[in-house]
Amino acid sequence: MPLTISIDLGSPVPAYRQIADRLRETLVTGHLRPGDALPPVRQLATDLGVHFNTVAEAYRTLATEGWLMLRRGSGAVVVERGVPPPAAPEQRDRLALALRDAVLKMRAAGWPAEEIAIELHKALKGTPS
Amino acid sequence: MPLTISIDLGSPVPAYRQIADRLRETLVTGHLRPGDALPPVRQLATDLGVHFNTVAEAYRTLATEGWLMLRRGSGAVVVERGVPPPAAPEQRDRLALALRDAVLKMRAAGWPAEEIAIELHKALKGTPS
Amino acid sequence: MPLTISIDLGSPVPAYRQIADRLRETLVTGHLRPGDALPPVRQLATDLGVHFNTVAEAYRTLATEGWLMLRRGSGAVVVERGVPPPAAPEQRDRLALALRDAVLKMRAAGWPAEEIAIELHKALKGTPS
Amino acid sequence: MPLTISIDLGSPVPAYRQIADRLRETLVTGHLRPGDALPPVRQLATDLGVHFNTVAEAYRTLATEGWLMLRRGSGAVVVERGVPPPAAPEQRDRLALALRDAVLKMRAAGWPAEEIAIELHKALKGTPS
DNA sequence: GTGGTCTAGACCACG
DNA sequence: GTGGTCTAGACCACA
Repeated sequence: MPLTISIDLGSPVPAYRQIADRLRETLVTGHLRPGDALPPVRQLATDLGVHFNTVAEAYRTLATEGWLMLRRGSGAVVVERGVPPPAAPEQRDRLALALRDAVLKMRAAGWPAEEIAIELHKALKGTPS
Repeated sequence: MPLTISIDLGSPVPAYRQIADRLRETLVTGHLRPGDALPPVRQLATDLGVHFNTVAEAYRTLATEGWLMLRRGSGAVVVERGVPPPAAPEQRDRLALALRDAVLKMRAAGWPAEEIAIELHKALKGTPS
Repeated sequence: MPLTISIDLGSPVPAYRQIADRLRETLVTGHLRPGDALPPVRQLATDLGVHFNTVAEAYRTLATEGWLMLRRGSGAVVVERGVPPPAAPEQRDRLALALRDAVLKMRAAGWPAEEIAIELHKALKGTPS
Repeated sequence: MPLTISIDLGSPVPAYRQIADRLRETLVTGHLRPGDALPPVRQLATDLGVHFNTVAEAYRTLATEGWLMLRRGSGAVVVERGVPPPAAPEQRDRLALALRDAVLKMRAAGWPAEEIAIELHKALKGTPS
């Protein structure tokens, strides 16, 4: 499967971050494994209908997070990851808050609590470890 | 309790949206009920250390979402809510995606699946209906 | 019929103008005729759930337009009207523009052109001369 | 034609809403079509002699109505519209009421019923579908 | 005293 | 160069 992701222009979430998010998914779930090469920036850019700088920014984000290694000329490669660095407590809180906000917005939009739990388990399913 | 919320000015999430998020919490959880008056924009603004326009923007957001009624001269009042307006499917997807993103970022940061489930239930707890 | 009108707090249109608009209706359509007395400011105010100053402001608006005569102690009375003063062309344009805007917003909201015409005729019906 | 609209700064109707109204016109009548780009907020602002925030507010209004897509770095683009979102009955009433008000104010200002009908048909003409 | 509008302008984030 | 956010503060309209 040649890495099919899709993003939502028109969302308030910037394109480069959506791309990084979608790619991080494939990394977390193990669909992209250490040693695998990511598609060239320009190819993924045309696939998604964005400027290649936007994709490059996403790759840079993931590289900073320690997922990728970028080398001029040889593209982006998934890195062998050890234990994820223990997140700063401030960072932890932010992530938990994002979850909380997502849940409350769904509640506010009328989702039943059960469906939200189902969505959560869909998201958790397939994530190793 | 005079409505104590707090925001993080250093966060990438804009202040006005944080304010709206925190207020939406108190609305979803029923701590603010139909008929209740919100603090004047200028007061909440000084409490939070932001400009009153920033709070006004948050109030306006919640008003267009149907939570509040804003009236010149009177103030901001929580509205009696009927059925939540049927969200466009696009909007629904965005909400579910936000949940998925939050979960996967937590996984990527090394949270055990179980702890994430606990966080979820904390978020769901106390939301009526 | 003891003059039953209703307004929509929560609308962006200020209450006093809604009251004036509703009253002007009854004047244009002839349900209130020269010599008729309007309800006391305080009574109409409590009926509508607004401050009596708000109703007073509406009465004043209609008095300025030449519909009413206000006398302290004797309340508001509908005036014998001659020919309406020829509106300034600027005023004429504003009124026509309001009609145009109303129509376009209905179109934008998906109303069929025919239904809009029906609404128009409902509005015109019963207006004498 | 580079989108020529004009507003009346002396009107009680706020400038940002006038701008939104005028733009909605060009959208409803099909003079601006899906995919078309709107002028940058700052450019339209200087054209109209207002601050760019005022134009931005108008754009945001149309964006939440589903007409536009705003993207940082790109610009404002007219969106492909599906079915107009089913307006809340409350909203429907408000629109019909605005029409009714406009008509009765014209009657009150002395317009003959026939001329009003003519104005209506001018407003309806050119609106497709 | 309440919210609403607007300006002026700085600074940021995105593409 | 695009839109987004925020501040500072004036002035208005409303109740």
